[in-house]
Amino acid sequence: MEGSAPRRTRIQQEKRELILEAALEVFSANGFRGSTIDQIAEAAGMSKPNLLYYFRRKEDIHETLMERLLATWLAPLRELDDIGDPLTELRSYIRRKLEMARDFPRESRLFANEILQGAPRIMPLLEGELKTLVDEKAAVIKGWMRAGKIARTDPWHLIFSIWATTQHYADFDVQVRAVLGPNRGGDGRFEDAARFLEQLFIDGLKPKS
Amino acid sequence: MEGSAPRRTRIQQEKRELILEAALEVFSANGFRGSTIDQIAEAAGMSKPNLLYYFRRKEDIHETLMERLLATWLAPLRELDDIGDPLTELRSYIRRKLEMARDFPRESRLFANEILQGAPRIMPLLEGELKTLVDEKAAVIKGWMRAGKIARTDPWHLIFSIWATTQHYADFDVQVRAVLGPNRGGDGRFEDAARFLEQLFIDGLKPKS
DNA sequence: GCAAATTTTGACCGATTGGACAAACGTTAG
DNA sequence: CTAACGTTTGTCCAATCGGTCAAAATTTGC
Repeated sequence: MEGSAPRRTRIQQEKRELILEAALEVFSANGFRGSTIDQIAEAAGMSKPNLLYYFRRKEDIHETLMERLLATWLAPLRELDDIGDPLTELRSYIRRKLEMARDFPRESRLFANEILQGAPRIMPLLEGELKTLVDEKAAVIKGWMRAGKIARTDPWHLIFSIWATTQHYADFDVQVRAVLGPNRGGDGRFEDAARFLEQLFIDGLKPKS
Repeated sequence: MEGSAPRRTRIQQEKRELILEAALEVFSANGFRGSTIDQIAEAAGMSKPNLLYYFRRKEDIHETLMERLLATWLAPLRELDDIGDPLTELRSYIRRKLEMARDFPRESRLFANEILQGAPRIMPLLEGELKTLVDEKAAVIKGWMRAGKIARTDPWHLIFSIWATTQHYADFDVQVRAVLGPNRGGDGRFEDAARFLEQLFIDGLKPKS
């Protein structure tokens, strides 16, 4: 990827982390164009020129953030294992994805923002790394279907639906909370969602007897 | 809503429509802050001051667009009818929502953008009109469940899942196409999605015998 | 302790932005 | 024809933006 080792000092490492954390907060809330370097600098507790000493361009921050996040974001799907019990594997995949929506909503929104704008900065990753991974896992799921372990469907659209339903609770959080209201929209909403999604996907995928 | 009738000339009506169409294109692709009045003006084929003659502020365009779209956007849910056969009603609701994702992706992305940024401009609508409508339809669905017409689940999360899965094909279109590749990502992807979603939701909601 | 290297800051710059404004242009009714 | 009204444009402005730069402050290696 990069030509040579960056070779950073202790301060550089710390400050870069601080900036990336602040940038995640700001970018995920306002989008790339909607965020200013000043906002990020303030959130990171430093001046704008100081921030620009660590990242020379605004886009560099975004790029670094995206590269890092993609790995953790795809981790749950990577763990989907050919060897385990199909329904158990899918159940824990859905649960992990929902937990990520709950625990890392900013990361989810950052990606959603990027995709919504046409993924100008990560298109190669989608067509490369992501497609490869999904195709691979779709093949695994197809294998389960052929073996009669789960009902037959389209594995790709199954994966899309799991993404859509789980990430919905991060990306559309304000809408979910507004509709559920103060009572049902509290902390319990993720457990309700987990129960619902398990019923929807797992019961729906049990092989027809 | 508004104090008095706007009383517009023919030219005003036409040009306002032109601007709103252009603004939908630009806003949905770049978000509110990412879009400039110049871009909208150019897309509408007029100069910036000319555009500002019809809408005095950038936010007025966005606001008008949102108000108009919300009605059409919620129309499918409004049509969900207490009287019809439950599974048929739900099936056609899902189909209509998916058709909207296919035929009006810009509208979908405009809303997604707004919600992602925390819905600063339409929060009252979410907590008012939208919540009322969803609560009402959730009650209808609950009635069907009590009558044993469909399997028991959480109606609110069922609605969220239908929103999430269908709108995913508009909002995350570039990702869907990138993952499916040139062959399966063509025009047929919506029919594949329709088949999958019908199986997922309708089969999954059939009452347990 | 001190010199070199690193980090931080204030001042500044050109480009872009949303919007104001008056003058020019077009349209229409009497 | 013309006066009143509606429409369009060029010019301008203040604010904000991403980014530069040199000087000051600090840290680090010896």
